[in-house]
Amino acid sequence: MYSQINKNIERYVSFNADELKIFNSLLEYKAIPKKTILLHEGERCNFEAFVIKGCVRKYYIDANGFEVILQFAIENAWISDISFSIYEENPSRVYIETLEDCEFFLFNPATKEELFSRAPKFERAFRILMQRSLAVTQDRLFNTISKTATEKYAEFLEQYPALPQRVAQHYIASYLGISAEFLSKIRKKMTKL
Amino acid sequence: MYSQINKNIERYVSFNADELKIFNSLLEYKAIPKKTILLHEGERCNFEAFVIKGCVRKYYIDANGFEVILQFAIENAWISDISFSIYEENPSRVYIETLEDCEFFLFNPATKEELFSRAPKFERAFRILMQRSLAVTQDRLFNTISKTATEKYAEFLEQYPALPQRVAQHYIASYLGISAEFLSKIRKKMTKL
DNA sequence: TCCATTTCTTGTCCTAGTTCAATGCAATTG
DNA sequence: CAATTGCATTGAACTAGGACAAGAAATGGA
Repeated sequence: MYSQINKNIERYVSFNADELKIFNSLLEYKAIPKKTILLHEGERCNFEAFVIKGCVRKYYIDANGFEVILQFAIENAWISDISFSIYEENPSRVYIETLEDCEFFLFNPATKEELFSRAPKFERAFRILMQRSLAVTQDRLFNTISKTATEKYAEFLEQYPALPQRVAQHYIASYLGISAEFLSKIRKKMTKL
Repeated sequence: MYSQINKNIERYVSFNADELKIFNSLLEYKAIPKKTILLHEGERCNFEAFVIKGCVRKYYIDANGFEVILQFAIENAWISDISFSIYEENPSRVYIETLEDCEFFLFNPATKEELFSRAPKFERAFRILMQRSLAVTQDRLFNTISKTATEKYAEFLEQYPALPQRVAQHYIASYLGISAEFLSKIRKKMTKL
């Protein structure tokens, strides 16, 4: 049950059995059906979720009412919205929604606090996790700016080879920052080769 | 001398006099002339720099040899490249370069380690710093995807009102992900109104 | 199983932004 | 103070990708 998340947290920092025991005891398990919105616009995100099973998306709604997907999270990924706590003045426009039936392990601010005070080494692990998200987001920003739609899609396929079978195509288009119609045309062109 | 950086680090976590003393004693001060490259492609970034004075840019070079600016850092901002340590396999393509004569306070991995072990509360402060960068990068990604060039430039002016007087216009275009010529045309249109 | 709804495809027309080239203007440098 | 180099501007021609519309295919719920 815990081996999946333990393996994940130990990827960059290793812990002893006692520390892992504390870690696991503080996790909240939750199964959530698909199409459930975990975080609404304007709410404070009071969780950090580790995906045991399933698929989740995080998205904004832009000024014209269009959804823009910022992140997909599948098995062994973390998802949360940290931006709200930063710009406390203007509420977050981020939504987090399950796309499939999901199982999670959850931290809330209180359990995270408790974890850090009882096993301080986790502070580092979570900092590295944060660092990873930053690196991924930065990479995504670079790709968005400097690659063509076709290149973006090809790269997406490498990075998430299983996703096209799991989520609707227009979600992928939204993630790539292109129109659903254009993605369809790109795919057609690619099968021709 | 230290009040500037102390004010910055205390923005989200407060420290007592002893802690700040440790913090300040571990800082390395460095003045660096303009047009100096602090980090080259393929190198490991072994510093986290706080800008006391001056202006710095961080950029990639894309597949066609074009520079894409990821971040400007001016007074009271931090700059570093954390992505290298993440994707250790494929070396970072990031450069960091001073655009003006600069003064910095620097941490390297060793001094940062020492800071965390002597005053663990700083681990939290640096995590929050990281969180802020992530929020900013995420916001930037969202803008890049869902706003027009004119909107992006207008927003940039709000966020960095002093920069157009300090850095070349084509750098701003590169940051916004548009061509220098098009930025020029946007500016012309804006002055007409 | 059938109906309804969502998703995907395809074509046509359109536009925001690019590329290229020419020109004038500052700013460095010797 | 020339002379070179880099920077901003402008215009003209071009293109990647968007918007719209309408049909086809897939999915899902009762």
